[in-house]
Amino acid sequence: MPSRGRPVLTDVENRVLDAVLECSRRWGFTRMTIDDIVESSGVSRATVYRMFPGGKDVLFEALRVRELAAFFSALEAELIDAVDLEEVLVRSLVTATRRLRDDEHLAVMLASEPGETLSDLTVDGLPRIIRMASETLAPWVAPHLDPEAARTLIDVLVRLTISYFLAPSDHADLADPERARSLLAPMLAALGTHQPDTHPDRRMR
Amino acid sequence: MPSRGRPVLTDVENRVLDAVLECSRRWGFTRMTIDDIVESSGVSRATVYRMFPGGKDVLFEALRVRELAAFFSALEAELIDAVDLEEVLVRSLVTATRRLRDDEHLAVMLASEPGETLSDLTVDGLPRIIRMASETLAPWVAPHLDPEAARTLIDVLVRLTISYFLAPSDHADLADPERARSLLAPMLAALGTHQPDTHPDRRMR
DNA sequence: GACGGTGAGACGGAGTGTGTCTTATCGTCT
DNA sequence: AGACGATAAGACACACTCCGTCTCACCGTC
Repeated sequence: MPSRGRPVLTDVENRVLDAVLECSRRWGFTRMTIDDIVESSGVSRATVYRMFPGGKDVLFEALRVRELAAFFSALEAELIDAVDLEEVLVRSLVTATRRLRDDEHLAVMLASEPGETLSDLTVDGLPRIIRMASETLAPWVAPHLDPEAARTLIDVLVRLTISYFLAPSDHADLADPERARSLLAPMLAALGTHQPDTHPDRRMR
Repeated sequence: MPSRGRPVLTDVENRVLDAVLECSRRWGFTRMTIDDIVESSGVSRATVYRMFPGGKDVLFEALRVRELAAFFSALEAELIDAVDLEEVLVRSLVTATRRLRDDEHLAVMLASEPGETLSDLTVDGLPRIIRMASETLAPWVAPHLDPEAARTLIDVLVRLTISYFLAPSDHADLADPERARSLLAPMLAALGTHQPDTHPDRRMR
């Protein structure tokens, strides 16, 4: 399920965004300057503005889009041999949670610019995250749920994943497949999905 | 062996330097501003300038002095029950190496401002480090070595400690007492020191 | 040889940080 | 109560940085 009509970035554009990544890791978004990106990328100032007219905001936005695409692309890769709905969702929760926790850049941004970063995860940027999650998971969920139910479920799961990432709880570590499963079970039951429980000992690798 | 006439900092001065520490950790030295320090310390701009006239450079310099003093004070605390010269030096090497490795602020500074930081560790700031090391260790070494030999030895050891910290080697992890000891042994032997002899085989001439 | 993409860097204007200064406030000492 | 020292708050002018645009030169491709 590749390319969804998303713009493919050129090598130079990727070099620029790599520089944005590095500079924002190093200086934070506020302190990062265009000249930092110019120097770090080796791309000229003129080119940066030609490719991303609008300055820092546009650059950072482009980086977010790229990282988000990479995030869900990696997530989808974990689903290839998921056998049923529950398995698809468990793996999604676990993979997403682990990737969020391992995301060094996100950690730095949360530390240095908590307001902006939290807003992007929980307010302004949330709709896009949910949309991308829906697009990514739709094909995997479609065989088991009607589109409306799927959207509703994914919406809930994205919100929970982010919330548990930001504020972990002893009661539900979503990086643990068993805990994720037990969080999901009642939801799936409530949806009235009846999955034949053919894999009593299934677990993630 | 406490206070060596070092200026004692007031509470407010310490609060300011704490803020410098925090801000330089967060923004790096270049990106840190006086206003950041003002906000982070809760001390007014006027007071900051009154206490540390000269701006960022002076503030950072004062922080370095404080941290250096704390470093050697902590080092000295490890020496209280060291029984002989070798023990004093091994503990010094081990403690210094470990503290350097655990120093989060130093790590951040090395990452974000390598040029300045390296210069402070290896060029501009090195004489001061060596001087403080000499002052700290002098009383502990004096019973075993004449002052000139002590200074020479400490000079070498400081340089080696810093070098191995900056560029670790498989051949000599100075955080490991045994490795530190084996690095020291030939040096002490060459000095012809006369220790209460716990190691009868280390003597050359 | 024309063309698209890029690097290098100049430029004015906007914005930010600096260092000083003044004034008001607070707590302490007499 | 009054005097004093220390500090907060913030205005101010100056300098510097950063921004966004622009021009020009260069290079590879068609």
